[in-house]
Amino acid sequence: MSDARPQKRTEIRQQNETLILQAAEKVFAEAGFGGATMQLIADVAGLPKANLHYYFATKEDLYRRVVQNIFEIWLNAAGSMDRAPGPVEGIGSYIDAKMDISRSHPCGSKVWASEVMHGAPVIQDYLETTLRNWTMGRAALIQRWIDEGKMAPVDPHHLLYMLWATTQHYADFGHQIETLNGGTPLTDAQWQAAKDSVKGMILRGIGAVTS
Amino acid sequence: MSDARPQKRTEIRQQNETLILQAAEKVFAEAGFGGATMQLIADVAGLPKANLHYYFATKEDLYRRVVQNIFEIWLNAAGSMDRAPGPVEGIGSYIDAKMDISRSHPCGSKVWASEVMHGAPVIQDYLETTLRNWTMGRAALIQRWIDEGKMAPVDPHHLLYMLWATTQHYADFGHQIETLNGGTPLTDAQWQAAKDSVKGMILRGIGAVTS
DNA sequence: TCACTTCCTGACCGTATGGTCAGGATCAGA
DNA sequence: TCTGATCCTGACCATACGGTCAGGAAGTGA
Repeated sequence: MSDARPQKRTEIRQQNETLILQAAEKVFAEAGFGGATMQLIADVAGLPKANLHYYFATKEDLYRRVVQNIFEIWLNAAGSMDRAPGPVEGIGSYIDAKMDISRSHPCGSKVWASEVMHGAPVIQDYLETTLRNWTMGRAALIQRWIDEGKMAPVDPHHLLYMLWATTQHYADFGHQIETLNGGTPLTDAQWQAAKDSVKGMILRGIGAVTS
Repeated sequence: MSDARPQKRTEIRQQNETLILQAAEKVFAEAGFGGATMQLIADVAGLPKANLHYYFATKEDLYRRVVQNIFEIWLNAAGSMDRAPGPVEGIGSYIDAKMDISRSHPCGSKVWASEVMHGAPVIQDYLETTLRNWTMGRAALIQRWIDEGKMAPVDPHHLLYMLWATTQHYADFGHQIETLNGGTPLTDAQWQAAKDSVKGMILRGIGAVTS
């Protein structure tokens, strides 16, 4: 099972950094920042602990990178919202994208949630700059849809909070959902049903669809 | 400021336990289980560390009590749902109650979220018994309302997840919301607006109200 | 007053953690 | 082949943590 062929320098760095980041994401998600240990992350990554410190000076550096990763993934996923003619397509596709991420990156979502819950000690600047600008932009977009009569006059901010809350819930509280599902993870069909449920309730809730 | 009058034995125990539990709830919420230290909890409570261990044998015992507390608060808050004639009153009052708790007990909510995110290591039995039974009961209640034509045929479980997600979001992600609110906590009026927004979108989303 | 129980705490202990470092291995380019 | 940069790691260190304990303080009931 050893694919230990010689590698270029740049590849080695790239490969080990991702390997460590993936292990770190998992361990931080399962144990929190305080509960995670560099030793455990090293074990999961299959590397000596000292090697982690070669690539990431401190535990906090490593953690910061993990948090930034999920944040960027979320930002990229929101692109579909802008290129939509109205709330049905825009918010519908945003929900789809966020639900897909909740399934593919549950650990990243948990790390972000944990970070924010603890007062965002390491990404407060992101909240105040990038997230704030992003939020204001989307709130304006939603308001435009409202003004154009394409949806009910709901508060754009509280709508965004609801979108974040519901979609991320399936990642952050995935264990609880799994337990209530009889101890087994949601199947493909169940995930699709979840997406449809969320989309249906929200799109009806904002008056974008009637039925 | 010393109210150090002599106290009865039972009072002493009662008072110190609540004092420690309140401090623990705050510290666990801010730092997570792994990041919290008995020393810090002791400092917040204004007691020597050794005194904590007199009332709570281990850090985990203390933590377990904190998690159980918020769980009971939530369970009690759901009573209004049963005594309601339909979804407008039942789910409406449940949202009100959960939003009120998010404001009055944000730390407890965060501790619960953290616990579940980490795989519920200490309250897994609660999820499998109490929460599971509770959920099945409410799902049946919602299904009855659907069958009676009082609301749209949504999946009761996903509706419950949405209720939990949206209401608890205002506690768990309170820091993010506060940052997006210009760095200041929501005012009374803003909290009322949040409750109305959430109630409006969800009740419309499940077809319990039309407008 | 006295015996008894509960309450309290400074000092201490074993352990595990984040981080360091010297020195070796490996690769790149000349 | 030689030189220098990058990569790797076992062994080590200072610190901080959860938890213990002996012994004193303070209520309690007779």
